[in-house]
Amino acid sequence: MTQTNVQRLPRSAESAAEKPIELADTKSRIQDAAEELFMEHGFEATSLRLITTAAQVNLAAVNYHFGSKEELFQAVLTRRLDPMNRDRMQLLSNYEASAATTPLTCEKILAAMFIPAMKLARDHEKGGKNFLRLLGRAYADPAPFIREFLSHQYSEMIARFRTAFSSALPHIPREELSWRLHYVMGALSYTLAGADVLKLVSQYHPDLATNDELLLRRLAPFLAAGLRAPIPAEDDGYQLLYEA
Amino acid sequence: MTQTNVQRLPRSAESAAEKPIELADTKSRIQDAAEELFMEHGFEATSLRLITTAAQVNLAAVNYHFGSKEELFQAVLTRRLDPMNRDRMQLLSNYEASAATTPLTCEKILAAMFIPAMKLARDHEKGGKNFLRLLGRAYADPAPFIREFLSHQYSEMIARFRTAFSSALPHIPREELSWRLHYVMGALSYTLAGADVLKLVSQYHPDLATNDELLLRRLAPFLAAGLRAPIPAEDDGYQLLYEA
DNA sequence: GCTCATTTCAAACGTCCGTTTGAAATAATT
DNA sequence: AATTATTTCAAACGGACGTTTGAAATGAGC
Repeated sequence: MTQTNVQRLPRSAESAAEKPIELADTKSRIQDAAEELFMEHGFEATSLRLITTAAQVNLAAVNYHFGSKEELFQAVLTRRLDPMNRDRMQLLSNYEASAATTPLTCEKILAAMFIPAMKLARDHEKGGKNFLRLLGRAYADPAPFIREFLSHQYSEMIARFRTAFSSALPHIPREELSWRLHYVMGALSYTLAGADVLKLVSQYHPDLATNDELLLRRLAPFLAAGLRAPIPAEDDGYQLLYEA
Repeated sequence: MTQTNVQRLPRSAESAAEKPIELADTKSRIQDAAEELFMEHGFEATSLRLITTAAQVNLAAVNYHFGSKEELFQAVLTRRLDPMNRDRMQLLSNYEASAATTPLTCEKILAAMFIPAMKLARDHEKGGKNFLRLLGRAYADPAPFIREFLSHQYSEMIARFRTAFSSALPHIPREELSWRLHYVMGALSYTLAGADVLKLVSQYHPDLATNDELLLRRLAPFLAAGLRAPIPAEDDGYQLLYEA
């Protein structure tokens, strides 16, 4: 009831190393625990009691600091998604500046999408990889508040990259490009969302934590080749396939 | 308590057109309603009360006919997934038989994965498209019972197609092929899962119900080009991308 | 040290959940 | 028609859920 929107000051101006094993403040502890648990069980299946117990805070703390469970979920996503998408656009701008007037290659545009995501996965000891799984799951979540949140969160970045691809692939019609971008997002989020899905496709077990460069070196050629693929002619025989 | 495993006979040997607007039997009505509601809200967020109300059956009927909510979910998936994956393998065999000794093209193998899924989407007036969305969501669900179920349901089909691709692409190393199959599954399920996700990438609104052939004609060249893409050399400059 | 705003806490609120129960209704068998 | 097996039904079970509450604890400003 007395809660306000402005950010409150932390209770103590972090006196350096006063207690080495000092816990983070309540709000951060909640976010950290929530991120891990949401990713493990999904939004619906993760209870506030589970989160607050893991974070070692009182049950009411979530509603006090975030307002509701939904707002906590959005805060968890925003904390990492916002910087990632800003990084993606910044990196794309850097590439474009370096290339001067010549259009970028698809591989380079794909790298601008990929690298900030991998940086995010590497950044935080625990939260990193978990977060991308959480994100991959959120993509498929039918809850309206999640869909609206993501669509708003991504629209600017997607629009930016669409025009970049459009310049790189002038011979691909606009509608066709929309479809291909769709496939790119699908493959990308499957890869980033990681290990679980992969089991469906392969007993071979990849180590997502290994070399990011290696991962990009696999994914980018695949997607770039797809993006550049020639448009099939009318009589390429696809209609025959339905008869066998 | 008295429920047994064997299938019971229907109460009446369907006297043809006795009542034109006759309702289906309880078990089918539950499955139909469950399919639609699971797809709309997900597994966790769909309550048995919602399902049984929509199906116009008693709340206890789910536990009587299926045992539990989880078993109902598996039954809903199995009812359509099982025939689809059998169709996929059958179609692949037909293609292989037609081609005699020459290896199939990637496009044709992809068509064997794609066409039965589209047939499923077209089959049932209501359930079809909804089911593929439900399936796309299930792929990303972290619940162990769902993961185990899907992995078991798909393993045979995946193995069959892996060897087919392996023959079609003898120059692609085995490990690389595993990755690329992974991307294929990602793009495929994103496309089939359909409209919702697409909004993220495009304002353009596709109609999944239109021409399947058109859809295949878009997707197959993209994926086939990716599958065939040359493996990049060590010094292709990917490492430079991290520095800008 | 006192005041006042902020944060924490234990407890409870009302609601909805999946499942169980035992009796009533219906169908099948004899 | 009598008996048995199957299916439906209303009602209740115990438990978990997100959220609210009001008091206690803790901080900052004077």
